[in-house]
Amino acid sequence: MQQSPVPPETPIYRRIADGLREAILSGELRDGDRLPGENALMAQYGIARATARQALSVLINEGLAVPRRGSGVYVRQFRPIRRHGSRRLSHGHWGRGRAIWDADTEGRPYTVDEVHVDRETAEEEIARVLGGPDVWVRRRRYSVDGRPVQLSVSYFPAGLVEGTPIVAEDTGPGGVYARLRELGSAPARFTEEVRARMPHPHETVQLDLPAGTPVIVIMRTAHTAEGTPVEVNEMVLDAASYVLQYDFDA
Amino acid sequence: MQQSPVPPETPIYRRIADGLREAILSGELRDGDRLPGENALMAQYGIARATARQALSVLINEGLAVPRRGSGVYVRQFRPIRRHGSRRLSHGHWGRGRAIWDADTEGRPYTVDEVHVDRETAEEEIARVLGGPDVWVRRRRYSVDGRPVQLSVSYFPAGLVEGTPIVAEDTGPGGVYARLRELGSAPARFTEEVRARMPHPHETVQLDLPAGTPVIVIMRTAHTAEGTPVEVNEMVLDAASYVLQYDFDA
DNA sequence: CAGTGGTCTAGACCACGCT
DNA sequence: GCGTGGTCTAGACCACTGA
Repeated sequence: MQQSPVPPETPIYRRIADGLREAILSGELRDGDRLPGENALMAQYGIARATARQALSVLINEGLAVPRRGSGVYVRQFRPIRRHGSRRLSHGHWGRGRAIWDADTEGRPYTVDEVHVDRETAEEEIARVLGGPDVWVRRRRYSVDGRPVQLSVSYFPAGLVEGTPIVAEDTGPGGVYARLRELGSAPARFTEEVRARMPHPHETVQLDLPAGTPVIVIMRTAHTAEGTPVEVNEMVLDAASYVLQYDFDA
Repeated sequence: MQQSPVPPETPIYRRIADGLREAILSGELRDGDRLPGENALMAQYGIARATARQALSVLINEGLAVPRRGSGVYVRQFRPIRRHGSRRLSHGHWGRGRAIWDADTEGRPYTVDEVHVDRETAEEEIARVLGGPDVWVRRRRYSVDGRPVQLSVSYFPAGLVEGTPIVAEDTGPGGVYARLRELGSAPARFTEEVRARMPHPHETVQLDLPAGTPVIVIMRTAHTAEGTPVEVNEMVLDAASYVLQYDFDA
């Protein structure tokens, strides 16, 4: 009653997963279509329930499918937001009284929820960059079309921003960069460090991420023209919701 | 013989995974340390084998642990390569007769294997950007410390590069960009589009990726000063091996 | 309320590693 | 050779969805 005497070169669950993946990538199954469920696979291939689940879990962990309780497993879609890096910042958008974030959704409205502003002691890396552990922290979450897509944590040197609108929930027109300019600390140069990894549990919850979805982590440091760092901004993006764009000269 | 009468708010396998994750993230378990195996978990928590496996699979799919057959499950490490985007290209490295890739490993030697140069018909998106489907394609794989870290596919308009060293395996000093300059098509502006996703099976094989490792995909388009696209380069990076850096002015 | 996915048990045989 | 993870079976109870 065990598997076939000669072990097939690839396990059954993988071959099933391969077939389903092929159907998805070839377009035979489209966005939102329903995949054959556990019972269907059991019947079709004569396998046990755990094996059918294993096949489906492959696609789920690859981010190609999403399970819905009591309903089925469905093909997942990819319709990203375009986030402009260098171009966006280099065309003076924030200088014209607009928040940077304006351009990022390219027409799609975004909302900010869960704004928190606190005075904290920064961890080592942040403290090293900002010249001390004494910081104000702005945490917020962005949503597009009602779905959370980004977590953002900004750190400012406490001595610089104390008593300014930067430590208020509403920073006023133009956002924190306009306020920094008024303080004589206008950001002039940016460094963005980008990596990708699987999300931590709290990120999975806050961004409502299905299995198989990586996050993109951007650490952005803003410097004045004199080279003084005035902000470190850690952004965690739902990788399935974003394309980053950087334009630059040779 | 089923689970406890009142369902615990979080499943057992999750609570076990949470505990192990905590131990990893807090540093209690360090890079390369061995996690408790399936048998250990079964004994410690009084659970069935499949449940212990499920707990471990959570960490493996999060990229925090790697299973080794016949040995155990181990804590995974993260020691990335720094890849410079805008800074690297804007400081004239390739203009001084060096390939762009020089700076990317910051001292660590890299190797190129599996170079393939072919004439092909490009897919729609590439053809649209390059002004036609007739292209030469350079495919290669890069390794650092003997481990593959990046796949790269470059597309060039056939009419531009036909008969030049660009269609040879060895492109000569300075690489393809020096050759393009000699053709009067020096790249002057770049656009990089960056996204992250879980790897496709062939990427998993070619980059030797453990489960739970996303890939970073960079689509880079090189334009001449006149704005003519002369190259589209699709790079697929092992996300656990890279940090991308972009520097730019406001 | 029938069907779906989520969790769990208690077994089995296998390939592989390390000693 | 023994322990490890990899694959698989045949059941079970549960929460949830949707007609």
